[in-house]
Amino acid sequence: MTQAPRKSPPRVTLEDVARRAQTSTITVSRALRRPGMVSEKLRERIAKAVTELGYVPDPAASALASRRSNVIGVLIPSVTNSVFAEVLSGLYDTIAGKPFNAQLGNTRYAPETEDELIRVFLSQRPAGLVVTGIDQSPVSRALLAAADCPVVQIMELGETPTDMMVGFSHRDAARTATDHLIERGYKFPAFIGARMDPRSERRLQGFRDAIAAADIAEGDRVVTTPTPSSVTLGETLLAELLAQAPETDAILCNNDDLALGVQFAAHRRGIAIGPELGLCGFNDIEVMEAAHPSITSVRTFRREMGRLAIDMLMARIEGKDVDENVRDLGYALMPRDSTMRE
Amino acid sequence: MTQAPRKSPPRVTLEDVARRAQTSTITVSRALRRPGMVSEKLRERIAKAVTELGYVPDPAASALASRRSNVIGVLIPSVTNSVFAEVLSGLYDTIAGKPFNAQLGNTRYAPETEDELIRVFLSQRPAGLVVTGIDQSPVSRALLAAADCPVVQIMELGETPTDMMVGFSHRDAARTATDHLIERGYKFPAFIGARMDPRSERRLQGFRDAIAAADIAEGDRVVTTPTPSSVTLGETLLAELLAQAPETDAILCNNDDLALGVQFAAHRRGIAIGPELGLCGFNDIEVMEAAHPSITSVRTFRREMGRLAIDMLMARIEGKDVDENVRDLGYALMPRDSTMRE
DNA sequence: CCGCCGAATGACAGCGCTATCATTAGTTGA
DNA sequence: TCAACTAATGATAGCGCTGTCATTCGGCGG
Repeated sequence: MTQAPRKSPPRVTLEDVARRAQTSTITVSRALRRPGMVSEKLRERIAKAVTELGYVPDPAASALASRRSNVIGVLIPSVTNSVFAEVLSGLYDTIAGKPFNAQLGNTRYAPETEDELIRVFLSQRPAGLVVTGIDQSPVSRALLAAADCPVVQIMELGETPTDMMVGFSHRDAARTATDHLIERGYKFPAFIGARMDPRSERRLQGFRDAIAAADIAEGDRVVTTPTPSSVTLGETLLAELLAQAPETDAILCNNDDLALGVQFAAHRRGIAIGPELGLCGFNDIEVMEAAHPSITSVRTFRREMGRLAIDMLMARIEGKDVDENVRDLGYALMPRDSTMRE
Repeated sequence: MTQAPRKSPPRVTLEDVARRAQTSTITVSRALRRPGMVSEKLRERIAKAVTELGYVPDPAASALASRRSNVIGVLIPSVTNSVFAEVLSGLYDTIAGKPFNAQLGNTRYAPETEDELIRVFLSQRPAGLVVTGIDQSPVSRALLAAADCPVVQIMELGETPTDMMVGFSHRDAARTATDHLIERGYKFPAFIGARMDPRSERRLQGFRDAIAAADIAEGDRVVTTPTPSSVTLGETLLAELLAQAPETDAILCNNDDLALGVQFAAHRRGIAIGPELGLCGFNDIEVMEAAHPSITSVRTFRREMGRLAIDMLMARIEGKDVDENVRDLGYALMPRDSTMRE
């Protein structure tokens, strides 16, 4: 199979438009970017020429001349994790139609990769940056602090925002979930967690806050692993947990995948989820409600987080003073069958 | 809260590097892009200067001068759909470390959005383009045909590739799955489908191929909806199906989410998945194997698809002649408990 | 020992836009 | 009526690279 050489279609430039509209390139440029600065008559003539010629601006030239690209860099630790996928979805929905382009960077939970990606993004003079979490490496932190664009940290909250933040307290959320288990009468709550990233660690912390406050001993009821989370892993971790702490009568899972896996495994073992074993997930993905029995979880507002991150960036790009630069989205406990004792 | 004005850090340019390495900018540029053209001594001096100064090339300037950006445009219909998320994951993993940037476009299943996004991408003079499916609008088709960059269509196969293709036959895959149901002894197989996009339609076609070949009447056993797929929707569609076709004894679901929903709903109704109701999903996401009972599905190679799409683009960008410009990744039936009659 | 050749290096223009300043036209108040 | 403004438009000079030539240099055959 021969590859047909592809010929570049002739590019329509600002100059072409200017010629057709009988004006200068700079005026066309202005008409496109700040229409208010150009008289209506001229603006219309230009609009007509743009349509007729099918002019589309060259972002590279624009970026070079203005020292500012239309790229919004987005750094997330995982593309496949549905939690981040939903943040992305909100983010892409919000950016759609705006003259900006989200560019995704996948850090794969590796700080060095994150450092590198931030450097790459910054080399593009981005319009804004979205980074996940608050535990950037010192290198990343320095790069972000020196960046001459707005930056939003998402997913978590912290005392020292680089610039802006939108998220919620994982610790408080896990604490609330654990309190719920205790209130429901479970005596020996356990915690299982996969992929113990900083957010997971904070959830574990919240779990510990709750049992300490209730004067419950932790025993051997915390099982964690750095392995990436999966449904199957829920089964494995349950086995491990029950082997080392048979007294366990309720489990807070680090995330919903694990919870689902625990539920399937419990079915297999003939353990009744709810009456015999309380079960609570984290994030409240759609399947939690649909499952049978339905599974209690802590709802987090992931799409909203993506949406707000872009809104905050836009506000700053447009020069508005953002009054709140840290937004707490909170969370919501969704009690369901899996934490009903009868 | 006042926004501290952020000062732009001084940019390190090729010229700075050239000065330090005591050579010219063009030589530095060459040393970076085609090291073979520069003598080793000079190359080392340049490498040293680059490191010491922390030089990072400006992609906008490079794109402008070379009329070719390092952007690889990727168009998918949904960010949240885990199937596409996995394709993306393979794609990002493969592109990582290469001097290219994937830029994602979310068409949301709307052809007009797709047209627009292709236009936007082309305005960046991309290094390559990845588009989902083979049912582009005439406008998109024309744009892609005239594009002066390699293009890969993913997810499906078709007779008339725009340029390159990597995918599998949804029709054959669904046919195989339905044959499996029939072989297992189910007499009244049904099909339920959500979000009936072109790929779903082809799966339905494959289902019909199989029952026609087995001389089974379709009856009222096909229920579809344009609504986006979800686990909950599986429950709804099952109810609808059983209401209009109570004889149903097996179901091929358009995708795994629906299958999971059907399974939960069956539990709720006291229907035994497997013996009473055969169930088969599509794609084989991780939870299928972990579910209890485990759910039969057709495995598709999504990460691989992303990987190959990039590999094919890279080969073409590097000027290699791609011998196969259409790659069939096939599929694999994964028989499990949900299609065991006893 | 000279001219020729390929490999290595360099000079220069320009990619398509926008920041900046200059200019012109139109307005206003004393 | 005219200086002093504001609004609208334009001329110019790059932004930081790379394509395209031109130049340099050492090696080598005749």
